[in-house]
Amino acid sequence: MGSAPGSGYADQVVRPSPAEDRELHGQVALLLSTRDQRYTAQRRQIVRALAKLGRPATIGELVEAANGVPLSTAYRNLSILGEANVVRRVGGADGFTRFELAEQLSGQHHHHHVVCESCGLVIDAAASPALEAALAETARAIAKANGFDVTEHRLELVGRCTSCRDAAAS
Amino acid sequence: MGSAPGSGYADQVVRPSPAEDRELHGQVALLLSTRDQRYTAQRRQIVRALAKLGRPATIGELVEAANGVPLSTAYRNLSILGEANVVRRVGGADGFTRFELAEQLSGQHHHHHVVCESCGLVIDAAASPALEAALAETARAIAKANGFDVTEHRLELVGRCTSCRDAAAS
DNA sequence: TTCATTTTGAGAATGAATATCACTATAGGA
DNA sequence: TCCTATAGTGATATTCATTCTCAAAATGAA
Repeated sequence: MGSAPGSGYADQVVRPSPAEDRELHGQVALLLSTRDQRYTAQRRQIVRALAKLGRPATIGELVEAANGVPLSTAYRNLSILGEANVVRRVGGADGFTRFELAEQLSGQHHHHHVVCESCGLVIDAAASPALEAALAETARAIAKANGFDVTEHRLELVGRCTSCRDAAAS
Repeated sequence: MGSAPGSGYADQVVRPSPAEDRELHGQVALLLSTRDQRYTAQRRQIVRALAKLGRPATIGELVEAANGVPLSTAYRNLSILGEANVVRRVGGADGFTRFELAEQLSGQHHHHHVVCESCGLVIDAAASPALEAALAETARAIAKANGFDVTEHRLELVGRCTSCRDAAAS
């Protein structure tokens, strides 16, 4: 297993405008209130950190970006935000769980993940219509063959990020 | 997180014939010898268990199927077998890592995984040419957009297995 | 058989994730 | 505004899959 998960890559993160930001927090508040949950300062910090990072982030990255929210609080709230469909857990390729904003909140459409096998970095990648069509067809085939009811898919494209490739060329 | 990972589903496992079995162990022995590793009795037990189960299995399932190989031995050897490209780790949807034989050894061609979100069961699903073509195209697009060198992909189709759906209908 | 090397396996250590619980903050009624 | 019930916080303890340790056992070569 690799060492500490790095934050050594600069993807072009689309920083939300103030208006989009207000919109985001409004939606989160709504999603939480539906489940009788408050949108507390710490939860807001976490959501803000997720939006700022703009890619699946480890607990360490999150805690740092959410200026030092305690670990226990971060985990507890990520779990609550997960149940409220605000946050999605991404099973990391390295051993580290990562968290990202739900698609409907991040402003992105349906997307998949590109994982660096060397440093564990995860970035988002848009899904193409052809790919989604092929996935839907596969899901149909599986339902017929195995009786499995496929409702969702998770795709990881594994490779090497630019910085790791550069670092390897030494 | 769910409770203990279940073994509560009967997929039609294609049991290898004695000849295929000899072939399998021969290949494993070769792959190991390339890395100056012996094909010991415990490693053989593990490989046999993986072949018998015919789907990504948890440590618990493996240890049981490999009649009680100690945990530490199982983990150590799975790691060694992994480096020798005999075994592949499958990042479980629940918190449990699963292990399967490499595609070239299991007799299957390239395949993906179908995961039950309820009990964590994982079975294999064949990949269709259309899907693979779409994946290759996506990989190309990502290489162009982000500089990522995509060499592999992992696809999980998430849903509900028949037994869990039946159990839910109560 | 002997020796050097590898493998084993029981138990300890690691560390991400979760649970505990006394304390604090908040909402809403009086 | 003051109370009080309820929800949230955060330091700490616990859990548990996985990895590490190391003395003993197995293996292969000479």
